[in-house]
Order: sequence, then C-alpha cells, then structure tokens
Amino acid sequence: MRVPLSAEAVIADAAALADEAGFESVSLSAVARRLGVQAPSLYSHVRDLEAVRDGITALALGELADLVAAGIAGRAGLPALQAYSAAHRTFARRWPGRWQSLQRRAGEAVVRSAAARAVSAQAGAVLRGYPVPQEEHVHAVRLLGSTINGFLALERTGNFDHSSPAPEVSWDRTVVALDALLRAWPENSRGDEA
Amino acid sequence: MRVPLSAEAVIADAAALADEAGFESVSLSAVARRLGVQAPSLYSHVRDLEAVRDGITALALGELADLVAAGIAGRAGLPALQAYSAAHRTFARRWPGRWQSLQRRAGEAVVRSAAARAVSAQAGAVLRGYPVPQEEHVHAVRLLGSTINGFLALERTGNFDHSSPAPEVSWDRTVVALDALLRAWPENSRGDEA
DNA sequence: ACCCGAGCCTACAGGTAGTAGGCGAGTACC
DNA sequence: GGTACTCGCCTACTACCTGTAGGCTCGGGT
Repeated sequence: MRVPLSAEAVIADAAALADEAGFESVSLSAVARRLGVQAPSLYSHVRDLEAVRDGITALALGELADLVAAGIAGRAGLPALQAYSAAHRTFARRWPGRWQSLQRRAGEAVVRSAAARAVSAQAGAVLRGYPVPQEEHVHAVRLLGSTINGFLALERTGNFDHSSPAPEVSWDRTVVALDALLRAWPENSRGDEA
Repeated sequence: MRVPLSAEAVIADAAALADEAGFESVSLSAVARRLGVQAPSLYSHVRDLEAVRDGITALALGELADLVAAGIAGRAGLPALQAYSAAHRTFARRWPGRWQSLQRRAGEAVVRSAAARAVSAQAGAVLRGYPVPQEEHVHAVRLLGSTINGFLALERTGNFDHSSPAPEVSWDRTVVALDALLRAWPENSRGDEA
C-alpha cells in the first residue's frame, strides 16, 4: 500500500472530513472513500464509528490544549484571559469539525486523558491572575467555560446572524466583562452569602 | 385509525422520543413504530426528517417561551434574572430532547417564527431592570444567552461530573455573578473604551 | 348508491454500520 | 530456497435508515 493505514491515519482523515463537512457527516464509508479503501477495511484499525468520534475528540483536545498553552504562557490577568479566549475562538473557527467534536459526551478514556485535564487546568491557570479564592476556583472555571463555549456555540449555530453588530464586537465586550467579573469576584461572593 | 395522524401528532411524538432517547435518535422509522404505522405513511404529513426536526425545534421554542414568560412576569432585577435562568434550566432538564433541538441551526421558517422572536425578546425584558443602555442591549443579551446556554450544555455533556461541588451550587453563583455584571455594566463599558 | 380522494399500505432504490470469511503479499523459520 | 503463518484489505452479506412510486381501501359528499 502506498500509504499504509493505521488508527491515527483514519482518525486524522476523519478529523479533516469533520472540518470540511461537519462532525455529523463523519461516517466510516466517507472516510474509507477518502482513503481509497473499502469501508470494512477500517475495522482492522478502529473498533467502530464511536471510536473514530472519540478519536477526533481526543485529537482536538490535544490540539486545543497546545494552542491555549502557547497563548497564555507568560501572561497574567486580562492579557491571559484574552489569550485564553482567543485561542478557543481561533480553534473553533479554524477547525469547526474538531471543535464540534468537543461539544458532546465523550468516552471515558477521552475524559480521563491528559489533554482533557490540561484544558481544564488552563482555565485554573488563568484565574491565578485574579483574586478568586482557591475554594471558589471551580465555580469560576465553570463560569468561564460556560460563557466562552456558549458564545462560540451560539455564534456557530447562527443565533447572532439576525442582529447587529457583528459577533466580534460582543465577543470583546464579553471577555472584558468576564475580566471585570473576576476582578470583583470577592465582593460578589460576599454579597452572595448575605 | 384510532388516532388519526397529523403533522402535529407526528411532531409531538417525535419530541417525546427525543426526550426519551436523545434528539439524535429521532428517526422517522422510530416515530412510525411508536405511532403504529409504516414509515412511508409519515410522508403524507411531514416533508422529510429535517422538517420533523424543525418541528420539534419550533415546538420547543414555543414551550420555552411560555415557561420563561410565566417566570419573569411581574419580576424585575435579580428575581427576574433568576426566574429567566431557572426557566431555561428547568426546561433543559425536564425536556432534554426538546432542549437539544434548540442547540442547532434550524430552518429559516423556525428562525423567523414568533416563538423565536419571543425568546430573544424575553432576555431584553430582563435587562430592563438593569442600567444597561439600550444600544448595549445586544451585547448583554448575547452574554446572557452564552452563559446560560453554555452552562446547560456543559452540564448536559458531563463536563462538571468529575469535579465537586454539584453543578447547582455553581449555577446559583453564576446567576448572581451575571446580576452583578449587569448592575455594574456602565462602569465596565466605560473602562472598555478607555 | 356511487364515485372520489385522503391516507395508509407494499415494494423498492440507495446509503450506512458492522460481521464473516477469503485471499494475497510479506515474513519468519526451517 | 521453500513452506507456512500472519496481517491487512477484499467481497459478500445482514440489518436499518431515508425517501419515492404506486396500489388499495374506506369514508364522505353528491
């Protein structure tokens, strides 16, 4: 064979297909066509379709972690937050299919992977530049993830298409708002317990 | 036929199936089985599978709008925000399949529907209790939607399963944080332009 | 009473997931 | 150098899904 097949090759091709045609269009038949083999041949390398999907998710997690790591290195506070957000948004726009693969319940192996831990640890790292007490980090991380991911999801499904201005403007506003929120975190917690 | 079929009956059944088995499991075959007819018979009532999906989305939008409307009526400020958020979360938990149907790009007819407009107008209504200038409403509405939807999405895909405490705690914190953010909105905008 | 049409049916074409088993090419070992 | 083994891709097949074509039946209107 010119290009010997392997699990990695199958998953890399499936990821490319996801970016081109959407994660939901990833089928073993389509991947096999692209690789120039018959569909059943793929089962020598991957267990089933779900394994390919999980493979894309794992691949995407690793790439996202690298991109975010490069962005937040050596930054703190607002610049770190901006880099963190920008990395997520860049990833979502550049590799839409891979990003879609993250918006689903993945297999246990993927969830426990180093890349998955890395991504959530990075949100915590950004918080180091803010006065958020350690025991509240979970909440702040969840809030950060919710807003950033939520924005990208709404943008991608066209929720912002029928109002102006362009999403970019709201995006910058949103990041600044998150910064303000994190800077004022102690006061809000205090107010919360009152 | 005991229960004469209609487009509404097909879509109602499909929505029930979505809640039970997940939106992605909605197939015309499965709906036909549940209704006790053969699959091709459904094509007399609905154009194709995509029309059924759009039907579920439209149905869900209407139900969500009603639920939110009941919650925010007669409330302002934090209570309104809490009711608004709670309505969304209640909806997502009670009718998971219908909620999933909202997390996708829907057909033009659905996007333009009265229910769709109502849902986005409700976010604007909540903002009336906050000092957010009219020309900034878009940004605030987008932020609100991103965070609330994003949280529910992450919760649903199990992102919060491997950390404590329970998502409920973070949810309350998140809503309070949004309240603080909206109350302090003018300052942040000012800081943004500086 | 009769005709007509709405609505469900069977039959079928095309596409996808996944299994079973064959076959050929490279390899290791005698 | 020959034999036998193994691995990877193949063909063939089952089961299930979407969507189309065309037939049959029953109930309502004239």
